[in-house]
Amino acid sequence: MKSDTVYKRTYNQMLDLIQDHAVGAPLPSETVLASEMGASRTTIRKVLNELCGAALLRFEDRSRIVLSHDCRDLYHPTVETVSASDRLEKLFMEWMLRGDAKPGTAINEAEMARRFDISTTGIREFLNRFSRFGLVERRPGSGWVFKGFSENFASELFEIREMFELRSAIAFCRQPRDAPCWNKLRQIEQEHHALLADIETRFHDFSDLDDRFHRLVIHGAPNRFIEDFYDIITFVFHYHYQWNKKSEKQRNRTAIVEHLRYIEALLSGDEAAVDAACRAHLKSARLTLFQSMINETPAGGMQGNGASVATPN
Amino acid sequence: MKSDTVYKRTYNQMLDLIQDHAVGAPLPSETVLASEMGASRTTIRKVLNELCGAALLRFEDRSRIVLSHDCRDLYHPTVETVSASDRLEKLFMEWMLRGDAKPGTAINEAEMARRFDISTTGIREFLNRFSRFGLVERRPGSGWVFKGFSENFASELFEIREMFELRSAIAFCRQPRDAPCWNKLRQIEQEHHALLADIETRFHDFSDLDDRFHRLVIHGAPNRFIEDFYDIITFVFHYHYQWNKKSEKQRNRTAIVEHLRYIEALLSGDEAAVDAACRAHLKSARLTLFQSMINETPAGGMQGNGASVATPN
DNA sequence: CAAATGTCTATTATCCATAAAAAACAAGTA
DNA sequence: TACTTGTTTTTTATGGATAATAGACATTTG
Repeated sequence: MKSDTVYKRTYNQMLDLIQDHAVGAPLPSETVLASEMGASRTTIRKVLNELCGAALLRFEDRSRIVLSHDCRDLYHPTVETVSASDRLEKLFMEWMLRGDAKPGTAINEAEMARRFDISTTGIREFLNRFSRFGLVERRPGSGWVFKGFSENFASELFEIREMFELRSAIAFCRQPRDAPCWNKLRQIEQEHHALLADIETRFHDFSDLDDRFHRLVIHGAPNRFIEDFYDIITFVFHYHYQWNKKSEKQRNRTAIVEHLRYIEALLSGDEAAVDAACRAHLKSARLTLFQSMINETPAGGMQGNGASVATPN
Repeated sequence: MKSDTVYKRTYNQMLDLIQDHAVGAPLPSETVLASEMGASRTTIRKVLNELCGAALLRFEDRSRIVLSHDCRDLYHPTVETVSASDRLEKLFMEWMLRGDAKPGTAINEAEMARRFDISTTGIREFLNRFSRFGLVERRPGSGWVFKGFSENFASELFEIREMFELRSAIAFCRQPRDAPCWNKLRQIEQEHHALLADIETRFHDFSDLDDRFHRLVIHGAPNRFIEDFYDIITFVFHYHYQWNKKSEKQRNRTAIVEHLRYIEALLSGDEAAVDAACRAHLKSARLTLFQSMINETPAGGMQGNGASVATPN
C-alpha cells in the first residue's frame, strides 16, 4: 500500500501556513494551495477537511477561514513525512558511509530487505536506480556487489568530472555573447559575492549555489550523459559532506573564491584562463574530498572506518 | 510467479546434448551439467527427471544413460525460453525503433503494462534500469518521458564515446610493455586478420570481436564510469544494427581495417598515431551510424518488417 | 464565463504471495 | 578424500492487490 507521506508533509505545511495567517483570514483557493505546496488538489482537500474537523479552519462562503493558531501538537513527526524510497536511500548511505560494508561485500536483496525493513520489491527498485552511481553492481548470476565508497571511487569520479567540466567550460565560452547564459552567469556571480560577504552565517547555502553554478556551465552545450553524470556528483557530495561537516565554512569560502576566478575567466572569454581556473578549482575540490575521506571520516561511532573507507580494492 | 524460462531453456539444451551422445552412453554428472549449461543443479535435476519420465534417459548406477534420440518434438518453443524482462526489453526496443513513439512522448507505467502485457512492477523495474541509457527519463512528479532514438541522442552518445576512448587509448599505450594487455591485444589482432580473411561468411562475428576489442582498450586504465558507459554503446549498437542490416558486411569490413590500423598504432606506442587512428575509426563509426539512421531506419509504416524479420534466434 | 469546489477515474507507491531457481547442507559411494 | 546424488533452506522473478495520490470531468457560484 502506498504510504501517506505526501499527505502528512502537506498537512504540516498547512499548519505552517495557518500560523502565517491572521485568525479570521481566508486561505487561498485549493488550486493555488495545491500548486504552492506541490501536491495535488486531492491531497489538499483531504488536509483541509481534516483541519476543519480539528476546528482549526471553518469552511464558509467557498473559502477556508482560519479559526485558531493552536496547532503546535498537531504536526506529524518528520519521519513519517519521507517516502519509503527516500528513507531507504538515506539508511543505505548511512550504512555505507558508516563503513559497515567493506568493498567487495556481496549483498542480497532479501537480506537488505530484512536489515532495512523494507519490502524486497522496494529494495530491488532502489538498487536498480542506485546502480548508476557506481557503488553497487549487479552480479551476472544473482545478487549485488557493494563497491565501497573508497578513494578509488572518488578518483574515478573525479577523472570523469574533470573531462566533462573542462569540455563544458570551453563550450560555454563559445556561446554567442547575447545568449541568456551570460546573464545567468552574472547573476550567479552576484550571488557568490553576496554569500561570501555573509559567509559567517550563511555558509550552508553554498552547496545549492555550487550546484546551480556547475549545472549552468554544463548546460552550455547540453549532453544528457554529462548532465546525468552530474547527478552522481551532486549525490556524492550531498551525502559525503553531510557526514563530514568539519571545516565546512573554510572549505566553502575557498570554493567561492575559486568559483569567482572561474567565473571571471568565463566572462572574459579567454579560453586558456578558463581552462586554468577550472582545473584549479577541480584540483582543489578533489584534494578537499580526499583529505576529508582520509582524516575526517565521520566521528559518530566510526568503528573500523579506516579499513573500509580508505582502502582501495 | 517466477516464470520457468530457465527450466525450458535448459531442457532444450539437454535435448541437444542427448543427441550428441550415443545411445547407451552416460551423461556427465549433475554438477558438470549445471556449470556447462549455466543453470543450478536444482534445475538440471528437474530436467533430468523429466527426461527420465519421457524415457529418453535411464537413471542407472549413479549416472544417466541415453536411451533414445527421439526427441524432435519435445523442444519447448523458443519464446518460452526468454525471461519476462528480456522479452520486455526487446519489445520496447522494437516499439521504439519502429518509430511508434515520437520524442517527447510521455509514457506511463500503467499504459505500458497494458501495451506490453507485463505487470506494472515489471515495467517499472525495466524503466528504472533502462533510464541509464538516456532514452527515457523519469519525470519529477510522475510518469516518464520518452526521449527518442534520435540523431541528437546518437550525437551526444558519440561525443562522450570519443572523449572516453581517446583517453583510454592513450592510457593503454602507457602501460608497461610486459603487462598482459599487450598479448591480449596481439591475440585480438590475429582474430581480426582471421575474420577479415573469412569475411564473406563470418561477418556476423564482428560485433562480438568489436566489443572485446574496445573493452580491452578501455580496461587499460579502468574507470567504472567509462566501462558502464560502454554498456550503453554496446546496447545501442546491438539493437540499432539488428534493425539495420543493410550493407552489414561492407560496414564490418571497413571497421576491421580501421581496427587493424588502430591496433598497429597501439602496438607501436606512438601516441600521436594512436590518437589519429582512434579518431579516424570513431569518426567513421559515427558517420555510418548516422547514415543508417537517416536512410535506412525502418520508418513509421514498416511494422511487419521489423518485428520478425530483423530478429534472429 | 472564469474560477471555485465537488465527484469520479486513472496512476503510482508499496507491500505481499508464490513458484522457480539457486545455494547450502547432508549423506553415500568409489 | 573427492565426487556424486539427495534434501532442505534461501533467494529471486514476477504477478497481484490496495490505499494514496494525481488528474479529468462536472457542477456551482459570483
